[in-house]
Amino acid sequence: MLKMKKKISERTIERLSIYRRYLKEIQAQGKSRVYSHELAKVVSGTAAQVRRDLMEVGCNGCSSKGYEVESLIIEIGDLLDCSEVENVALVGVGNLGRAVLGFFSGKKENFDIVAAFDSNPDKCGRIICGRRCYHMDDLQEVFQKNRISTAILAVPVEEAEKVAKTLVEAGVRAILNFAPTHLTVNNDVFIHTLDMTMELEKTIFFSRQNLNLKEG
Amino acid sequence: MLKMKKKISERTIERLSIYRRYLKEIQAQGKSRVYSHELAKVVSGTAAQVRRDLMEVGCNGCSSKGYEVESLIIEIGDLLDCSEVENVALVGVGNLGRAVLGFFSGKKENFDIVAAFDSNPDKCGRIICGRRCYHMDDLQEVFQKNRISTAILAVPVEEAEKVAKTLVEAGVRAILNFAPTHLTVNNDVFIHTLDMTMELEKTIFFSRQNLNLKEG
DNA sequence: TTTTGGTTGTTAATTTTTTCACGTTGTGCA
DNA sequence: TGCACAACGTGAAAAAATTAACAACCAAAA
Ligand SMILES: NC(=O)c1ccc[n+]([C@@H]2O[C@H](COP(=O)([O-])OP(=O)(O)OC[C@H]3O[C@@H](n4cnc5c(N)ncnc54)[C@H](O)[C@@H]3O)[C@@H](O)[C@H]2O)c1
Ligand SMILES: NC(=O)c1ccc[n+]([C@@H]2O[C@H](COP(=O)([O-])OP(=O)(O)OC[C@H]3O[C@@H](n4cnc5c(N)ncnc54)[C@H](O)[C@@H]3O)[C@@H](O)[C@H]2O)c1
Repeated sequence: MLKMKKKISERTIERLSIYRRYLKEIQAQGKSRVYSHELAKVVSGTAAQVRRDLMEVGCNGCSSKGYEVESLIIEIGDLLDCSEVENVALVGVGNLGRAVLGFFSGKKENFDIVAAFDSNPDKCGRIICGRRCYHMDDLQEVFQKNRISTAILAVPVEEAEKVAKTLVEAGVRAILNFAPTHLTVNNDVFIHTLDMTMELEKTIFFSRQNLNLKEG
Repeated sequence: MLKMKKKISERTIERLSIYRRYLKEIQAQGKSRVYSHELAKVVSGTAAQVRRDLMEVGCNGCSSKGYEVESLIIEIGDLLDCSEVENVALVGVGNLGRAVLGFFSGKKENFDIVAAFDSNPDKCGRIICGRRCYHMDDLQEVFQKNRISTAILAVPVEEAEKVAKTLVEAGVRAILNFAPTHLTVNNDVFIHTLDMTMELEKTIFFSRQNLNLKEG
C-alpha cells in the first residue's frame, strides 16, 4: 500500500522553494550550516515557521549547529522536484515570453524549457534563446515526444482560454499563466495565474498602507 | 480625528484587484450587475468569501439583483487607488524590464510607469516604449520631480540590493522586486518580491500533487 | 396578495496557519 | 566531567482565513 502523503500547503511549498534558492546561494559562498532564524529572514517569517516547514521535508537539524546546507538542499529537492528533469514548454514567444525563455532555458537543474510555441509564422522554425520555436500545429506531437506536462502561457489575453484548452488536450497537467484572466479548464489541471497587474496594484496599495500605519 | 481604518489582509487586496479586472471586463461586455458566485469563480473561491471581501469596501449589493458592476468598480477603486494617478518607475531596462514597460506604460488609469532607469549608457537618454530612460545618476531628481513613490526593480540579482538602497534613499515607499533575492531595507518600505522561479517550481510541484491525489 | 426561489449582509463555526513555549539535545568551555 | 548556552522538534495556544448558516430582502410568478 502506498503511504498516505500528508498534503503540504501552497504557502509551505513557496517558502521551501525560497529556502532552497537561498541555501544554494550560501552554499556557493562556502557556508555548510544554517540556522532556522537565518532562513526566516529570507521569507520575512519566524524561526518557528521555518522549523515547521522543514518538518515537512523530514527535518534533521542539529541542536546548536543548525541544519546542514547540503542535505537540506537535497531533501527539499526530493520533495519539490521530479525524479527526472521536468520538461517545460513556453507558449507565446512575445515580449514576455522571450524574456522568460532567456531567463530559464538551460539555467536550472530541476526543470528546463525545452520547446517554445507561437502562432506567428515569422517566429516558428527559428531558434530563440537556444530553443526551437514550433508552430502551434506541432504542439501535441512535441509535447508527447518530450513528455512535457507543464506549460508557461504567455499569449495575449484574448487567446489564453483557447490556447489553454489546446494545452489540456495535449495532456498538460499544469499551466503557469501570465495572461490576466481566469482560465476555466478541466479540474485536474493545476492552473496558476500570475497576474502582474494585481501584484503591482497590491504593491502600490501597501505603499500607502505603510504610510497610514506610520501616521495613525 | 481620522477614523481608524481596519487593516485589510493581503489576500483580500489581491482578490479585490482581480474582481475589478473582471468587473471591467464584463462591463465592457455590457453587463451591469454581477452575483457573488460569479466573482467567486474568477478567484477560485466561494461566494461567501466574495461577499466578505466586498464588505471591506462597504458593500451595497442588492438581494436577488446582486451587485451593480459600475459602483463596485468605483468602490474598489476608492479603496485600492490613490486619489491621483500613481507614478511608478522602472529600474533596469533589460529583457524583463522592457516587456514590463511595454505592457504597463500608458495602459492603466490608476497608475503609470512614467520613467525608466538603467546603468547602461547605451540605454540612457533614449525613449523606450514611449518612456524616457534616464541614467541612474538622475534617479533622485526624477523621483522628486515626478513624485514617484513606487518602483519596479528588474536589475540583475547581484545589483538588486545596492539599487534597492538607492531607491530607498530617493524616498521610494514600495518596491516590486523581480530579482530572486531577499532585499533587506528600511522597515517602512514595502517590498514585494515576485520570484518567478518559485512560482514555476510551485506549479510543477502541484502538477504532480494533483496526479497523486487522483491516484491515491 | 402570497408564495417561491435565490441573493445579500453578517455572525458563528470551522479550518488552516502561525506563533508560543518548553523539554531535549548537541557544543564549547571551565 | 559538568554547566551554560543556544538551537531544534513538537504539542498546544493563538490568530487568521475560510466556510457555513441564516434572517432579511427583493423580484417574479402564481
Ligand atoms: N509583457 C509583460 O510584461 C506582461 C506583463 C503581465 C502580463 N502579461 C501578459 O502576458 C501575455 C503575453 O504578453 P506579451 O507582452 O509577451 O505579449 P506579446 O503580444 O508581445 O506576445 C504574445 C505572443 O503570443 C503569440 N500568440 C498570439 N496568439 C497566439 C496563439 N493563439 N497561439 C500561440 N501564440 C500566440 C504572438 O504571436 C506573440 O508572439 C499577455 O497575456 C499579457 O497580458 C505580459
Ligand atoms: N527575464 C525574465 O523573464 C526574468 C524572470 C524572473 C526573474 N528575472 C529577474 O529580473 C531581473 C532582470 O532580468 P532580465 O532578464 O531583464 O535581465 P537583463 O540582464 O536583461 O537586464 C538587466 C538590466 O539591468 C541593467 N542594470 C544592471 N545593473 C544595473 C544597475 N546597477 N542599475 C541600473 N540598472 C542596471 C542592465 O543594464 C540591464 O538593462 C533579474 O534579477 C532576473 O533575475 C527575470
